[in-house]
Amino acid sequence: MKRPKKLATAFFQRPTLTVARGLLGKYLVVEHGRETLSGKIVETEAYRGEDDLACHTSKGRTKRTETLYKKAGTIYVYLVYGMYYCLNIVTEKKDFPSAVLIRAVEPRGGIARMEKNRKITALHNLASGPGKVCEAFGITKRMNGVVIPSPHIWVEDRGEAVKEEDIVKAPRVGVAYAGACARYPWRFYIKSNEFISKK
DNA sequence: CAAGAGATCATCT
DNA sequence: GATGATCTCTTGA
Repeated sequence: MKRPKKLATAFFQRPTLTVARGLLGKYLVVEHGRETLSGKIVETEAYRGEDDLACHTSKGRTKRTETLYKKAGTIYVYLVYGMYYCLNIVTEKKDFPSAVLIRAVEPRGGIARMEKNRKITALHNLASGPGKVCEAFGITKRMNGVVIPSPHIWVEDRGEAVKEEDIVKAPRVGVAYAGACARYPWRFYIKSNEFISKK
């Protein structure tokens, strides 16, 4: 394996769709107590600007969405459906509110800890969904607003490039309310990977 | 295996 | 007062 390289502002301060595709094959790493949890990002979604009706900022700047207006590389965590957290990384220029949602991760390091956090042992079910990723990695609202790379959470490149033809594009999940935006193919995942959230 | 419903609460109207 | 960028369990074919 190549020496891992931590991704910083320059990587995230680009078009959101580019970042969403680029994150596939990169590794999410979280220092959880004394343990290091890691896994390969295999599924993402792009949420871009106030004109994207599926993006939280489509209703403008509010207390919750304030984080999305911060600089690229800022972590945006919010509570969905009253029970689960979702992990996003802010993209583009400051004040252009956009982010990439990390929807699924293939567990690699600290699997025993993830099993405890999730209270299950099925590997393919540990982090195959945005709520599951946060539960497995112990990510909560406390992380909201943190800028990566930080000592507790970062994303690194281990030299595993994903070929363009291995990237599947699809409509985003759970945004039927977003009118025409609901059909944008802004969900990306690695073809025939077993750890994505749904086929 | 697919479909449906319930859990649960911060945020916004 | 309504509504989710979800997950799990139950039901029934």
